[in-house]
Amino acid sequence: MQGLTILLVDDHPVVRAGYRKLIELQPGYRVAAEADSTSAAYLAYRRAPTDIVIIDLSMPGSSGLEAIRLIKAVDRNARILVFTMHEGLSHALKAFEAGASGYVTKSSPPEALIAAMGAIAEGRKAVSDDIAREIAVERLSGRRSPLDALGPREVEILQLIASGRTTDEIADALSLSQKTIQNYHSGIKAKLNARTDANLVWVAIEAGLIEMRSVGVGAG
Amino acid sequence: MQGLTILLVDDHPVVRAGYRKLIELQPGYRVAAEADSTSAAYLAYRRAPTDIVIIDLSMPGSSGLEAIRLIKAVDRNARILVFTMHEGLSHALKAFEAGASGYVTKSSPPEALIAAMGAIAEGRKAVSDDIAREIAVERLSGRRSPLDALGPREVEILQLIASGRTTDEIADALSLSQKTIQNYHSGIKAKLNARTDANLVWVAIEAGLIEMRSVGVGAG
DNA sequence: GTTCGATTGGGAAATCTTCCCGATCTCGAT
DNA sequence: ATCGAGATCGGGAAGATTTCCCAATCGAAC
Repeated sequence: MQGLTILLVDDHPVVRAGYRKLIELQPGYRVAAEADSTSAAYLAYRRAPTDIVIIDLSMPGSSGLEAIRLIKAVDRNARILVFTMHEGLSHALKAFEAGASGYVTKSSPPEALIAAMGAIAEGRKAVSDDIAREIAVERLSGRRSPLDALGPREVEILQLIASGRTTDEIADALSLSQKTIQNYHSGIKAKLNARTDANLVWVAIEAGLIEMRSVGVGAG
Repeated sequence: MQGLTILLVDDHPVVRAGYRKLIELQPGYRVAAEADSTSAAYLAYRRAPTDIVIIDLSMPGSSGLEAIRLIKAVDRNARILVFTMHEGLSHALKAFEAGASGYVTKSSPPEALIAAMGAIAEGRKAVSDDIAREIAVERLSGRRSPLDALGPREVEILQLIASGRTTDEIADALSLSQKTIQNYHSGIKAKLNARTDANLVWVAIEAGLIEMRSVGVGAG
């Protein structure tokens, strides 16, 4: 018997090497393939589907979520376990929306990863304790993302503001008057309790509204 | 013979476990201790200095740089190898300023880590190829951090602006008039070619001026 | 069918930004 | 010592933005 096969997706070779060693110490699991990008993961899974896909969210370009969607599109029954550094609940929720079966943060003890692999191999969902705790807190306290105070249009505009777009650019992009954007801008700041535009950027980052890479300002 | 001893510092247990396996496959290296925080690293090194310290920059709270400084304060000859996800040159430079002997990004092949360990054990400096390339490009093209266009006061104020402080708070903190802060604010935007305050935040982040954690805005 | 909230924008006063200017202060060079 | 460059600090005024209030529209829920 060869146990459960695993496709390991992470853009850091050393990290992959480490996990491979760790996983293969575990009887019943075998790393069948590795991939270092969204597209490589997709192709690898197409070529030879594995029982489990372990994937990091933060990869250059399309954020791992894309890889999840692609793989689930190929195989509705793919078992995908997100194993990432991102501790924010928002990332976890997005991963599940994209089709993941499990979400384990790298802060978790190694056993958590092993346990999660076992769980999702049996068709169950798995989250690491820290994420579970966040979900519990959210449910019990009714606390939500600060963005819940915002309507969809406001979220959209906040995203553009936080990514550095000017009022004119936003008005142009959305085919609205500058006045409307200004009014939204003020309203968003008020609702989010932000006294500064820089604050908006941080809110957007924490809410997972903004990807960290590829923003740039072209200073020179 | 027991080879070179290593202290492994990373806040992710699974990551540590992976590296440990990886390193111990290498003849001549032995992971003598692990630590998951700045203070734990410091205490572990005090208790039993190792030949090499491998440390991740991104740890909760004090950013790993602090751990480097603490350890170097205890032992001027400590060999510290930074092994991190941060690919920005600015992080690498800061690490060397803090006293690191090597800087390897996690995007590097496993051999790079092994090679770097060997190099710094012999008292040499080591950087991974990607960082070396960045340094070379910077030297050859004369390109520097966008912040080089700014004076120290401007950098200080940029930092406060980007972290979300209002004009009044900054004026207060620095004992300057609001007018002066406003003038700096404008000047900084002009020099950095930023058309928006949100842009300033991104510049500050990319320049390594801002730590990603613990900023918050207190929305609710 | 009416009420509620989301969306879109005008108006006007308050505030901020920008650009220009001058006063100091430090520092290295002459 | 003096000079000049450049950083630091702030005033002034015109122009742009922000803020707050208000109104019209539209779709969904009751």
